Amino acid sequence: MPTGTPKGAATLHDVAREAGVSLATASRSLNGSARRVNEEYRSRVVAAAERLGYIPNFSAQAIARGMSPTVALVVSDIADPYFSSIAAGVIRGADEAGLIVTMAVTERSAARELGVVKGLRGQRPRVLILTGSRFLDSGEEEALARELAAYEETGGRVVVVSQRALPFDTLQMNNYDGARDLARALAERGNRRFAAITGTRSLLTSNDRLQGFRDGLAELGLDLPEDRILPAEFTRDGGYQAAGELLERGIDGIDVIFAVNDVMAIGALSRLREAGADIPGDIGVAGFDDIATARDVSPALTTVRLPLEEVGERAIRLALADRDGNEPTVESVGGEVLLRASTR
Amino acid sequence: MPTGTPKGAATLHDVAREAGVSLATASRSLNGSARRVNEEYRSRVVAAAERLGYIPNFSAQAIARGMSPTVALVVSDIADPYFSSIAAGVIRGADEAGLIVTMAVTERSAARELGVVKGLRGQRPRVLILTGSRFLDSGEEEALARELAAYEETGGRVVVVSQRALPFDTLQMNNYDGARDLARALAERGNRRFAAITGTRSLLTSNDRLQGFRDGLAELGLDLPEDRILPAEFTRDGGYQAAGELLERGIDGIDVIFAVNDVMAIGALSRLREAGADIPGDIGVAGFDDIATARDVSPALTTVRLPLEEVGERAIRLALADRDGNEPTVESVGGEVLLRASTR
DNA sequence: AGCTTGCGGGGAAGCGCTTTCCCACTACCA
DNA sequence: TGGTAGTGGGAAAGCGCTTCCCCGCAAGCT
Repeated sequence: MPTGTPKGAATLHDVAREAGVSLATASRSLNGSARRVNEEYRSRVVAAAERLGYIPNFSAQAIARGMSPTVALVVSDIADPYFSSIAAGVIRGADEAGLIVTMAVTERSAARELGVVKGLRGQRPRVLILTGSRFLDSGEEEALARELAAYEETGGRVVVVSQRALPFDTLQMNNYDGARDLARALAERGNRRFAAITGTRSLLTSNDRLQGFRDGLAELGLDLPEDRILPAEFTRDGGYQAAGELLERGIDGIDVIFAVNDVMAIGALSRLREAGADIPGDIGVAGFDDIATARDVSPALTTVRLPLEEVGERAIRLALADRDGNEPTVESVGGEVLLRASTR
Repeated sequence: MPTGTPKGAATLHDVAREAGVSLATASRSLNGSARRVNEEYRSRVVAAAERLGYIPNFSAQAIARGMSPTVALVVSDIADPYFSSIAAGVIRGADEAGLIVTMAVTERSAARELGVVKGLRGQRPRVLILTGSRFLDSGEEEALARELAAYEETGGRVVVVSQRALPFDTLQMNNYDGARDLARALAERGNRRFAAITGTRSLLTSNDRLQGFRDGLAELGLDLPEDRILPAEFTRDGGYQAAGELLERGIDGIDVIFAVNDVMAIGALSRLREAGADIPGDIGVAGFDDIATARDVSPALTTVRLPLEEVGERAIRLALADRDGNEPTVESVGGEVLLRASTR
């Protein structure tokens, strides 16, 4: 870079001057436009841009075009493999569509989620993707719905990944059916007595999975008694603790513990192992999601596979599709039972 | 929202009109300014903003202020727990500083990394954080350095997390020392014969860790022969495969396999277990990083703990600190050996 | 009373782009 | 040869903000 170069990046203006053309022509040459530009001019502009190291200012483009090329992704916790896998898919999909992704974290709090969405709106993203579990109706949930509606009103697209709980395009994880299938598979293998580790009662994902599991058992005449259901935090440590509680109460009467997600299941597994339990000999453990490490713990975790990364990509595709009609479209994401060594 | 409301979000202009003040006053009332505003006006503006659901347009602010309130984070693979933990820290730190984070993925390719950085520059982020392992000098690495220099020239700050390999502020993971300490700890416990699973030869992180490990052994008169070093992909599957190779060659003469990162170690662990090996009875496994699941595999993984989330926060802090002098500042991040059940 | 300060509102000039609109020019047709 | 259509360059009007600068006014001083 020549000495004395003024601070600040080269602007389109600089490029135009350098190339000896107008701003309009420079803009048209560099940043795709409907209008064609004489090849001679075009190459002069491109050369000038190259020479000056010109990089278009996205903010300026965003403001001039009235919409910024970004997708905002809201996750509960990016360090949780469930979300990081979805995020990987979202980023890949966004990349293919030429979009930038910005991320925000809710720490599983409905209040924070609302705040985060409000904040994100300042970016005027083209797409807003919500991935956390939805909550049972709360004040925040309603406020969120209003916020999102206002956002769509101004041209944005929202996609909810998890449950059909908000009136927007959604990728509905088939939590109920997956858990039901899992329960039946487990029962068919001869397991009879179950316990469950769930999230707090206000988490829809947790509720759906638990309900599916119980119904699956009920269909085969089996029961998951209320006092065998332990609510805990929706994290690895939550699972760990809940398993501890279970251990205190005694696990002799239990064949399999169903944790409503894999990270909890893995936490529980660790706790049980610490207590010297043989798995699945003394007691089995099953989870839900099939996060990457589910196969690497030992014994490998029985779970319900969700194509998380693919879900992320689909979310982008769904957001970018034209909407047909006024009804939000709901796509279902199927789960597949994976019986592994952590259960008999 | 009243019917007939024009499409598009409320602008500051609308707010000003609604409040019966000038644009300047509205701006000053809502978005922190040095100038004070009469309380009477201020509250009128705030009320009007509230009424209209006004949300400032970040792009417009960015362009008017000449800098956007964002930090760009470059990771190799967000689904990898190493990166997602760092990302969690970065997001937290950014959040505290009122910054938005946008993310891009390199898929561990130097070429893609260069492209990604170029693309990110369009956002004019305040901070650019590079987290992947650096590469041995390659054309891309030089081009990247130039790109980053140009970026700082225009007022941005770059922070490199990993190795002191580029002339910018960096958070230097103490890979060499950590691996050296690990080797010594392992040797002191009576392990004598080692093998290593590394990344490709061009990855600095991998090289440093390997070198540290070998030197640690050498200090105690032990050796890690060249033919016991298996380069593989820097992923779980890479570790899995490499362990397979090792298995084919026979593992009888090996006490411990050192994988240069935890995900590889966990892959290796899985492969060994599949082969029916007793760990650490037949052979031990050690990793590096202490990702969250390292303690949940069984046997729990011996490793070197890196405070990943904290590193993410520190990266932000470092970027936001005034630079003292012209020299890039280099902070060192220590590792702590964690001897767990996967080694004797 | 006359003067200087300081405070704070508002007009307007940007920030870096895109896009509309005007216009000159060429090509084609009858 | 006159007229029309089509092509493509450039001037300029925004996009939604921030901030400089001017100015009126009240307070403080001598």
